[in-house]
Amino acid sequence: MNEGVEWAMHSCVNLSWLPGRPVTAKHLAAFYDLPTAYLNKQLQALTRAGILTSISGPKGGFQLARDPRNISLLDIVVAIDGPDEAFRCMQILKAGPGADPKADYTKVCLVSQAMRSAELAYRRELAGQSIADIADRVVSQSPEAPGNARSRFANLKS
Amino acid sequence: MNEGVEWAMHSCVNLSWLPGRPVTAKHLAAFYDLPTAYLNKQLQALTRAGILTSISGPKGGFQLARDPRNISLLDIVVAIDGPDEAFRCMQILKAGPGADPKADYTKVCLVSQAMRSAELAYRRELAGQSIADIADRVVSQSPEAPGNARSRFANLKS
DNA sequence: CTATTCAGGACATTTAGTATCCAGGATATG
DNA sequence: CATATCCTGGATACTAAATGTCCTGAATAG
Repeated sequence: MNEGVEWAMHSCVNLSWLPGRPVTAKHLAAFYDLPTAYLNKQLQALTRAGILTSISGPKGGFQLARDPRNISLLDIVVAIDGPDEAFRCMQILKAGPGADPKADYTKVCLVSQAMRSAELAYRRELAGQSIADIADRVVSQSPEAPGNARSRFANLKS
Repeated sequence: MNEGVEWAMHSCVNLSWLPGRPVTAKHLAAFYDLPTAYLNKQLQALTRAGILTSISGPKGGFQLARDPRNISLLDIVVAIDGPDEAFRCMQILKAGPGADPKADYTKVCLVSQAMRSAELAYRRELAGQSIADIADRVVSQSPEAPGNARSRFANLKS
């Protein structure tokens, strides 16, 4: 899995604590010492997916496009890592005996179905957790985290 | 995910229909028109994992090391793809403010925990399904499959 | 002894992930 | 209007992993 998923989730949690004001890619990168240009690519992907909104120009930056309770971890994984499942059925049954060349073995093949059922369990679990859920748990574990994040972003030199 | 996982699962299902007699890597590869040498590598991994047993020499080959009801899909995924989870926590919190350099953020970080919970759901699902389960479903979908496989293997030129 | 087959290391090729850079467009500010 | 800031996206380079091949060595049946 793409490392950008981790960056995106932490960045979204941070953005949930800075509502209303755009944060630049440079600042988000500085927070965790990440490569700015590459993080920027992930933020662009989140923007294309409708998770963030972006503003160009001075005083520009990124902010959450909607309530963090409405941004699931699955949304982020799909935006960064793409919609493909980890197990890709290559339909090897088509090369086997008695194969139907026009059948879609990603649907018929029982190995494919079994792997898909596991993938669905995975996605169901991710879909059930939101950025707000994570943020809430962080707060109950260390209540000072949002304040710390706000002041750290405020103190970053432009 | 490694494509060898798919090959391994189909090969194990086939092997469950040819108990007692070893099947060569060449035959298993010919069944689905797979590259012999590369499939052989996957079969070696399954052997190291204790899923298959191998026999050298003429009349040698591979067979299941235990009852297919006792070989889970997770066993195969771990043997071929390794034990690592898809989401690797890079502990980026260590570069953040107020980080504890000696903390293990793969345990503490709530993003990491959330991703791990999804990964566990995935693995639970895979652990709950066996090669025998797949084979049984294949039989109830096409009862002639085991016989077809047996005769196809028998007819492959050595 | 010889042919067959697995074991595994060495290597080559291809693809995906990671990362940097730059030109172009948007926009706040003076 | 001029300029500095900042997002957008394409081009490119580098690295790591997946994929695939080849060869030597060891086991073993006939």
